[in-house]
Amino acid sequence: MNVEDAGRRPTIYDVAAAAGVSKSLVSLVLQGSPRVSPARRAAVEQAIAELRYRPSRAAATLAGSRTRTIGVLIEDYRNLWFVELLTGLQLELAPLGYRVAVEELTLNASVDASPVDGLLALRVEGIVIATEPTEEMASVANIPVVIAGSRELVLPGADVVANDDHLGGRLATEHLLDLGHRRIGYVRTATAEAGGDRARHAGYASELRSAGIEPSTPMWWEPGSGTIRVGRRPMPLRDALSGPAAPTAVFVWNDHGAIGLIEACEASGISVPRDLSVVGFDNIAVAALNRISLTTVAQPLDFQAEKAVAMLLDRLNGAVTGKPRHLSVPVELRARGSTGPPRRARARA
Amino acid sequence: MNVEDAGRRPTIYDVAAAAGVSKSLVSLVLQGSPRVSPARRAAVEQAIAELRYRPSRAAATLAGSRTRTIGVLIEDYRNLWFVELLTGLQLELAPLGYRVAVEELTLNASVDASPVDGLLALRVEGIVIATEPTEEMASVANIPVVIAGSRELVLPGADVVANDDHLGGRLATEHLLDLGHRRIGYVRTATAEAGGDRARHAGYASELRSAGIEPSTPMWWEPGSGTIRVGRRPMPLRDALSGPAAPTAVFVWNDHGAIGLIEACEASGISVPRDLSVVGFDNIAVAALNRISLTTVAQPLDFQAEKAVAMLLDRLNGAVTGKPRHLSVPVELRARGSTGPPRRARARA
DNA sequence: CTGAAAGCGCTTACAG
DNA sequence: CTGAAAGCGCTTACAG
Repeated sequence: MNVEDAGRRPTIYDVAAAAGVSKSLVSLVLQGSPRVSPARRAAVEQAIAELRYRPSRAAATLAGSRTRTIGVLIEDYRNLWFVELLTGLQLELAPLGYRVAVEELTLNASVDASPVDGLLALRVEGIVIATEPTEEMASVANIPVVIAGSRELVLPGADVVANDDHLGGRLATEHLLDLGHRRIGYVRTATAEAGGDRARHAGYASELRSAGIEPSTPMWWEPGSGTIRVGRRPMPLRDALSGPAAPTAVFVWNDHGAIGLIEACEASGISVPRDLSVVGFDNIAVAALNRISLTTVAQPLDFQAEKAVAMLLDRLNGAVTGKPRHLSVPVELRARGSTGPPRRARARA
Repeated sequence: MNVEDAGRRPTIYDVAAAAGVSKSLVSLVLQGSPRVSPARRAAVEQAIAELRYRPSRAAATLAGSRTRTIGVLIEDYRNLWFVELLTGLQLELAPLGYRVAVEELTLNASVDASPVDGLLALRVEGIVIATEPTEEMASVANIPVVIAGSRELVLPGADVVANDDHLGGRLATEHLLDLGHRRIGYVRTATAEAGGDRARHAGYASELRSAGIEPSTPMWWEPGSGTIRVGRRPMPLRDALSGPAAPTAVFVWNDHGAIGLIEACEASGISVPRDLSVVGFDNIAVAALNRISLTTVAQPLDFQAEKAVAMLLDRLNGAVTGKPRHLSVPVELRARGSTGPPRRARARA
């Protein structure tokens, strides 16, 4: 029927032959160059359509210098935080003609040697690391890299854009203090990322101390579990989170954990917010559902995405060189239904 | 410090020179060929490590025949249905050494000419279409294509794997009938996909008819809205979903819509399931939260992913040729808290 | 087990 | 505005 059916994909050569021009001209048309006469352009476009020609990105990448692709490293598509950041990055990048190549760590691990290898093999022009960076990733250093969302391990030469986790921890704690809570716990979960978790905890602790309260030992909870570790000791949720000496409120390092904990508490007969107030961090979409109504700290992910792209572009254009920049973006408290004043009865006063 | 710092990426040539072997040998080592002596292999591997050499996928793709990449077309990363299917596909494909290239329609539209163009330019070996297929996509015909999740528009030559939507509609309706409901509505939303929605509705209608009940006009709801269209007429939720003649239960075409509708109903003073039972479809992760507890129809997405990959591989290996195959995978009802018996009071009996 | 050579499908100066 | 030529970094037969 046509060239394709002959078993071979049409190439720029076939197009040139069909249009009666040279290879180079076809290439110019493909790139939308203005220095092509309308008549020839039309001929080439018609040939492209007839042959159902699709340029090979591999050849273009190999021959040309630019791939117009930015690599993004994420941990897991199932985590809404990454997805929302990714969405923001795409919205910023698409109008600039850049495509995004996503490398997911959790599920792609077996295919590539190292997390960044797959991206480097694609010859991406820059990389956004949206996971907790590891030493391994340091080998990326010869293309621009921006780390989004984490501030802990700083790779040499990488710009950083992260939300102000410390401020977030303070805001969450301040909110609980304002409601009248005095015994306020901090909960981390299995998926806690070193950097974010640490800074949020530091903000929490500093806010408590300015109120003259000594923070208690952080708790560690495995989502789904009916027990929680206080320091080293595993305790049933009921014992750890209700009773006269227990906290009347907890700040959980992220929303996933907070929502899970609320579910587990209610399964253990601890009502939220009546018996226990819970604050999360991230403001993922479900947190806003009435049925969930989680008080949380919102990160402006679109703003973070915007900044990450700007930093990358500055390096790509050469507009900025030299020392890595570190940008902190503000966060905001979203007070919802999972927090309320402590129960008087609980104080046994 | 090393070759990289000279500004040029190291190539297979640099590696060959450093290891004192030919280009071809390096290539063989990269591909893990067994016909390389251990000594030379070690020399090459050391050179690779020292030079921090990363092969160019573009060159490999261009020179070789196989890209070992499967393209996946999804609508939106923010929709959990796609993400769960994608996860399943990756889990199947990674052990086989295939990588997945994802093309997202919603956000990538501006970069590529047509949805499949980006994928074809990558020279993917096969494509999984996880969105509602369009005529446009028919041009993919010369590589294996499997359509996942939809059965409506069948592209020439494409295999299809879809859940049994008709059965799902029947199960949802049967559940409501068993609870004692007789006035059962069907709700579609703005994002309803022609295929799935139609089959679910057909299942719903046939189940009602076997119970001797004539289905009423489907309703159309814009998520977030306080009104709902019954046929052509917009009505406040209160009027449409409570009152003596209103349905006592609704089957919403998918979970996103169902959860949104529950929220909107409760905002309008209609309590679920006391005043209205709601069934969804998909069994997305949030549906299982106690606070949500949505009765829904579960699709075995991992099973669907497995089948999609198997079908693709059969075509790639040439194990299967000829007519497209259509596979239906079963679905299951998950009864939860959003459904209950109708209120006697509502019947005004 | 190893090397020299051709070629994959483009882009990019370089001439005209 | 257009064409001929070189080359991007690999893989793959083909010899040895």
